[in-house]
Amino acid sequence: MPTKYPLHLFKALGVLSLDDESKLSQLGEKPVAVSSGEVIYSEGEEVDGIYLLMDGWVSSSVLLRNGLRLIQKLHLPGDMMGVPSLVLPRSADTLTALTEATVAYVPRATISALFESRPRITAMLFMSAQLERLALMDTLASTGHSTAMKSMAHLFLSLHLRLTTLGMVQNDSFRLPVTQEMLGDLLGITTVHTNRTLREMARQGLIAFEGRTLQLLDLPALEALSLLPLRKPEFNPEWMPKG
Amino acid sequence: MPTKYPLHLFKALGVLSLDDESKLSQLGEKPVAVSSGEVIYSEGEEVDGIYLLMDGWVSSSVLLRNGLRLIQKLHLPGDMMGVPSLVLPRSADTLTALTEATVAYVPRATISALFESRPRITAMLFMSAQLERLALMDTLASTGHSTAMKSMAHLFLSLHLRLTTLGMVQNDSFRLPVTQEMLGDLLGITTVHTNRTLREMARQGLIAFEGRTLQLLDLPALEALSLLPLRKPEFNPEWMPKG
DNA sequence: CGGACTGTTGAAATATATCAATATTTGTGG
DNA sequence: CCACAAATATTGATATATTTCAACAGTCCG
Repeated sequence: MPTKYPLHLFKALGVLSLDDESKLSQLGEKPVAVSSGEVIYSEGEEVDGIYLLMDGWVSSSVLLRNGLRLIQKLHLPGDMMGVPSLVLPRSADTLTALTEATVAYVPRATISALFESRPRITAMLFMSAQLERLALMDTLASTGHSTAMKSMAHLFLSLHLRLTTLGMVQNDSFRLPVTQEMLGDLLGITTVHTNRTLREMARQGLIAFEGRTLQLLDLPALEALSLLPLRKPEFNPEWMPKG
Repeated sequence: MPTKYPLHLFKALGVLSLDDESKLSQLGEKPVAVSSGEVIYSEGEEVDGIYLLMDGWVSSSVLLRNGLRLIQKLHLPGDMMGVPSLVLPRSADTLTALTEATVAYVPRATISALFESRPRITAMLFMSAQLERLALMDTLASTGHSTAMKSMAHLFLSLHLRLTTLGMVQNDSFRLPVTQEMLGDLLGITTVHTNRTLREMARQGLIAFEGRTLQLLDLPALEALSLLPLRKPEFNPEWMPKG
């Protein structure tokens, strides 16, 4: 069981001192293994902290009144999970492990202490929240104002980018531990339509999938389909507090 | 021209000391009046700071490759605008004044200094970023996984709530300085369909509109339509750094 | 081995987009 | 203050994307 919290997302935001690194590495409590399908917490529960994802895939979903489910984000190693719920008395989303996963709990008090003692890390947390906002804005643009195939293209490309950073892509091919129903919940479309869209993309030679492995066959075509270019955070580290 | 930056959003997050209040009030540079229709900055520009909205309405929009426009948020007095673009070399969105408005610019350096000197305010900024994430998640759920009328209901209710806080609602009626085209860009639907949906809602006695004034005639029915209950941030101020 | 998910396909219904034309409102220059 | 141009709202007819319902095949797992 991998027990180290990957820091690449923070490193993208600025230069981490050794001290920062060790502080961030020690943030979580003892890492816990969760098995595939297991719920880490449910929407509406009182959760008094956040979770760091060390390894595996975890979905963040919300149940809607019409019985549908929105999958708001697929979490990958290095992600902080459940952060928005810090401003709520009860959690806004449900975290479900999609694979075997390893997570570490960080109680509120730890974050609070971090805020008091580490302005530099706090600033990084603030910036990473802005990155999440941008990702949500892009998802909103890509799903709400677009056709199923275009938003699927965008989803696949953004996963490709995130997984590449993690070294989880070989030959534009990666494991996508998600059912077609879940894919639909990510894009706001039906299972049936998800299926048809996937087959159509395969027919056009854009992708190939066998089991839960997806291969992107034509990156330029997928990028041309997608309504939005992928964002690369570019951030001037000078801008960070020195502390 | 109102020159004070409304602090209600921060007050909802915790107890502001007098010192905090004065610090936040002095954050922006000299307030500037912008006229209706004026662009504060455009997507792709280099913007080295954020804007505080003191008075008026401002939209934050993004242009898509298919020529469509996503209006990501309607900003109201008290909002900080352009914050996500802090992590990008060029702004992600376009800010356009929808009415006469008053804004104050806050250069990056000021925010940076704030981060170093004021852990408590920094923590509040972090929390308010989480609130924005929740709002985006709700919009995503409401637009992507729903029908036009349901997401319209949610939009109207959330505006009703925000405007009530600002004292801009009388008798469930408020000014909505937005064309039907813009409404469509907010929900991801066509102008034509926006129009038909509005008329249908009026026919059903849910709303009434004349000119750009909207009245919500049946709040319970609108709430029943909406896929999501409105969120009320409830946050324990004890949780904030004392500093 | 069997049952429960998951994926696939067809046909019909529905929501929304598109195209096109006309009414209405708004803002502006004279 | 009027008159006009431009922007906005409205409506109809048709096309398209997506949902819904239903049935069945494939796969996985205990």
